[in-house]
Amino acid sequence: MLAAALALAGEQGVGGLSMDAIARRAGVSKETLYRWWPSKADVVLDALAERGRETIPLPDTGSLREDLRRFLRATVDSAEPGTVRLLHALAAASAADESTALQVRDRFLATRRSDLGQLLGRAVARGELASSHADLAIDLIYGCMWYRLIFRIGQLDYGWADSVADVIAPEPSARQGEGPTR
Amino acid sequence: MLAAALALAGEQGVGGLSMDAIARRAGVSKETLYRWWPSKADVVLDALAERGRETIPLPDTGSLREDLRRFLRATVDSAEPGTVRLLHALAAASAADESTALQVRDRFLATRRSDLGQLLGRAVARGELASSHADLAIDLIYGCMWYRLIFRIGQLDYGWADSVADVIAPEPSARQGEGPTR
Amino acid sequence: MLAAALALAGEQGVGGLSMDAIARRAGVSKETLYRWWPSKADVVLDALAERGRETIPLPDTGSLREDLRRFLRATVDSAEPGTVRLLHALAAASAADESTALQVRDRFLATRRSDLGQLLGRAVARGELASSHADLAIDLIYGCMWYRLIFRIGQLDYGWADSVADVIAPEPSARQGEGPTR
Amino acid sequence: MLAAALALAGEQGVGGLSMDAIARRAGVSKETLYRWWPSKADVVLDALAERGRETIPLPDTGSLREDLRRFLRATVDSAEPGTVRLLHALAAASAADESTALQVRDRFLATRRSDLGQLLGRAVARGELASSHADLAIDLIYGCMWYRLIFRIGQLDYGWADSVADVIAPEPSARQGEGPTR
DNA sequence: CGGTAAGCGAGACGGTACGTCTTGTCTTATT
DNA sequence: AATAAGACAAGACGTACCGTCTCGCTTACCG
Repeated sequence: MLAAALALAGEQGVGGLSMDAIARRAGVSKETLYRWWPSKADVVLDALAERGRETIPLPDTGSLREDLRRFLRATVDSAEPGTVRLLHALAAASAADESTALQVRDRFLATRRSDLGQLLGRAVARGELASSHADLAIDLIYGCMWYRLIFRIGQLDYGWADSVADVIAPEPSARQGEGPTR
Repeated sequence: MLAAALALAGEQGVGGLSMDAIARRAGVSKETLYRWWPSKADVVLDALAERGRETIPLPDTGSLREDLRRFLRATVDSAEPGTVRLLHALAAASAADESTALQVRDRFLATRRSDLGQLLGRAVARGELASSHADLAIDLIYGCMWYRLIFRIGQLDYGWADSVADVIAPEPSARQGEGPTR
Repeated sequence: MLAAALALAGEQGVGGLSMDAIARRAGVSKETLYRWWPSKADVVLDALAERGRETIPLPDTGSLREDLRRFLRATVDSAEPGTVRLLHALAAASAADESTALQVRDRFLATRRSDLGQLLGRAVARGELASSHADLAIDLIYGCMWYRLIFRIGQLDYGWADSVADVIAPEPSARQGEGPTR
Repeated sequence: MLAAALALAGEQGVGGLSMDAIARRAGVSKETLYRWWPSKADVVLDALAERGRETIPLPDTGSLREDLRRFLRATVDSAEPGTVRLLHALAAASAADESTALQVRDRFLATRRSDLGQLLGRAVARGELASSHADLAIDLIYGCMWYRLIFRIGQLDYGWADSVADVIAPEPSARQGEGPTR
């Protein structure tokens, strides 16, 4: 039933996604759909929550820089076209409606954020990162990712992953202003 | 005519925005609307482009940290409720449709990005910032902002502005891992 | 259980009468309702049969004219608003569906028809009425009544009752064309 | 457009008549249907009004009895199965809803009633009928007809037509109670 | 100066989706 | 075995919006 929603959302994007169509595809009556989910957003959200359970393994190499590189590269790897379309759906629904945004935040983003938070927390414990920066780093990193996704700023590839890791956790030898620019 | 679009978008959010309503409000026939803009997204986009011309003054204090603080605080100041709703509209439309996203990127985000790019460019010239980080910094900063806006992660206030400035341009005395934590 | 049907039919008219509502009101499951009556019409019909048992006393004054006046006046008296609504329901269901009509005819109208038939039969026996007219008179009288009810032609009052009696059983002195008009 | 309504009503009876179906059949959008008629009843009513314009010629033989026979026989002739189904629809809608009934009465029944009224009026002028009976006779005659139609009391055939004529306008020689029975 | 074209308001139209309602069947759990 | 509770497929309801279309009416330009 959620599968139908996912399939349709993946096929035609988010705009072309109607309750009628989901019901038709799922071989289910519209009434039943509405019995279980009050709105289209909730269906999509639940459908995504299902898929969203596949988590990204948390690396623990002892180095924040290395951990971040691996984590972000894995994140990049998980972004197949279908998934990206669903993320677009999520963003669109969240931007358009506050209560949807809150649900997305608490039911979908939260686990990702806490994953990254854990990774950064270890770095703070090791003294690699100012604790005052840890929380904001989560927003910066995921923010950057969503921003590029939503507005199609550019590809999310390994280069991007490494660059972000580099900004958040610069190479020990490197000092700001003395970078590879020289 | 675009004013009607803006007004309605500001009033009822993005979802409750129909071409019919815009036409009615503007005292204009739907036909005329369609003669000038091929789709709803384009109307909203043009309407926003109008408002979006109000730029934020670029500070130049000689210190990246200080420049960023002022720029971001000014950005925060400009975010009245009406404007925020319009940004939500923009994000929703961009997430939902690729070609809209491209237009938004090139006609709306671009000026903001180049503003910030200029500010960061000066810092690179002064040796305060690795040039390799400058471009990414734009994504990180604006990404963080949009991310928090779209998913209602938290307020965009002066505290946030200063924190971001602090991460991108740390206090000279501070060294990572030697933050105020210890 | 039938009481619930009657109550609801009386309250909101016939249109706003659903099996769901009857079941809910009766504190009974829909399944049970369907176990006992195959369709909504049957429920209403049975409910009416209950009420319909209250018969109108047959007068026997020895004069057709007087008998008719009394019988029709009593009929008029029995038509309270709730009852009228139920009669409307009956007519609507009968008009819409043949098998319902047959049931209504045989289970509801029949007793009324035979009552009136008895009254007219006595008049035939007394030589007051041509036997060939007796059967048709039933249709004329009841037809007139239903016609006025269904199409809201006018009130069913004592005036109407007396007029009908007058047409079916004219005053002995009166000759057609020499009526009270003169 | 009304044709579709008529066709469907004629095919499946009144119950199986939905706005959706009419729109589909007429190759028209539901919106358009609702733009022109506020409710299903109004569509059917208008559709019937179209057909209802075919009037029955008013005979004028100089004898009420003969006029009535001819008029009622012609009425009987006009009752093909399709028409009868539509009359059933009319009756059902009228019984179920007061405002519909009023419209039916004023827009559909009225012309028939005035036709018959004219016929009877001539008889009154000739002294064949008490003027006080004329109005009621309309109700009796049409009432009888509808009554038999709605509740499927019996066929409407020439026999019925002649009998009704006989009751309303008895043979001059005949005296009540001295009918052909004896 | 008068004829013709372009732009406009108004709004009807075919479609599609919405979210609600009712129908009649079915299943589950209780009694 | 009968029941209440209520899920379910089907599909109609009346409304909203989309994007296209056809009307007249008004300008304003050009012959």
